[in-house]
Amino acid sequence: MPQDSLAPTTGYRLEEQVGFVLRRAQQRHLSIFAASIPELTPTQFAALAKLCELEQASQNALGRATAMDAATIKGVIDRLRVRGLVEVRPDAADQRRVAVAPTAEGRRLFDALAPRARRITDDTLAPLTAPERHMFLALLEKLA
Amino acid sequence: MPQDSLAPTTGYRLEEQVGFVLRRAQQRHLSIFAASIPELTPTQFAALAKLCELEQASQNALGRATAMDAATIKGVIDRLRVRGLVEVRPDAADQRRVAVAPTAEGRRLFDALAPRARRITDDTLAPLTAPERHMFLALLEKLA
DNA sequence: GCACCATCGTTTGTACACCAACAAGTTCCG
DNA sequence: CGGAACTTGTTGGTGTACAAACGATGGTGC
Repeated sequence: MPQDSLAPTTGYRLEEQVGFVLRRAQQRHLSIFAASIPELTPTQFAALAKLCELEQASQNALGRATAMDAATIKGVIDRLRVRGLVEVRPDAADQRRVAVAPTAEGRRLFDALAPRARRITDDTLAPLTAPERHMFLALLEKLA
Repeated sequence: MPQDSLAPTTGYRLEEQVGFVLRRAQQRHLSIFAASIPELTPTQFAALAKLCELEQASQNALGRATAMDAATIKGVIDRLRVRGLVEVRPDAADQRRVAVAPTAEGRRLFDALAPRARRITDDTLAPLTAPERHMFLALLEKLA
């Protein structure tokens, strides 16, 4: 190995791959979230937030609105339900569906947490200047 | 509700939060990865790639190099070991450590997959122009 | 009507991801 | 030397995330 740079034949650099950096950025964000809002996971908060906005939704519809798999949203709703934050009842019009809605306590918690949640976006973007943040969000949106 | 825009008192918009967009971007990336490299998960590939670069590492050291928890890297190594892609032996100098190294087959697979892996970064960034990609990667790096 | 197909929710299985607690080994320091 | 502090790997538990298969229901077209 005469050279400084190893990387045998391929020259593949893990650190330069989007996926790897994306994953580390998310790790940092999740850690910020957990520190700011220990009451709920980011996923649970997203589901509760969307539900408070929609007032009411079927389980799968809520999953689509929050970019969650049917199997994933089920677990999330279950945990929110056990904690008394959302309520579930059969849909009269369509017997396949269950209608999910936030409870009064769920709304209260969301209202209390929303300011903190908005702050988390700022904290996550803290390493960037204001114009950089807008640029970053615009580009990220294109990738999502 | 006289207005079009609901969002009761808070005006919280899930779609504008970094965490949510970040998560969707990652989802898209993971789906591209799985389509391009069905043989391994992104995490497994990252571990194998780093191991091929380092030639050899302790389990925890490899975890740090790939931004994985000790508990996480254990499972990843286990699965790679079962598939004959990496090898594990006790470290003579430090009896706590296990030395992990890629097998010949692990190296072969990595060499075969590396070009595809590099392409995944391009595919993920496809919605962006060349200058946008550099800008995005630079900003993302700051957040990671 | 009725077969066909889509949708809804559920279950099972695999794979991260992280926390907390633990035992065994190593290092540091007085 | 000898004990405190740290590191290494392991385990158990919780929580996403997705694929695949399933039963039940709903809609569609003939």
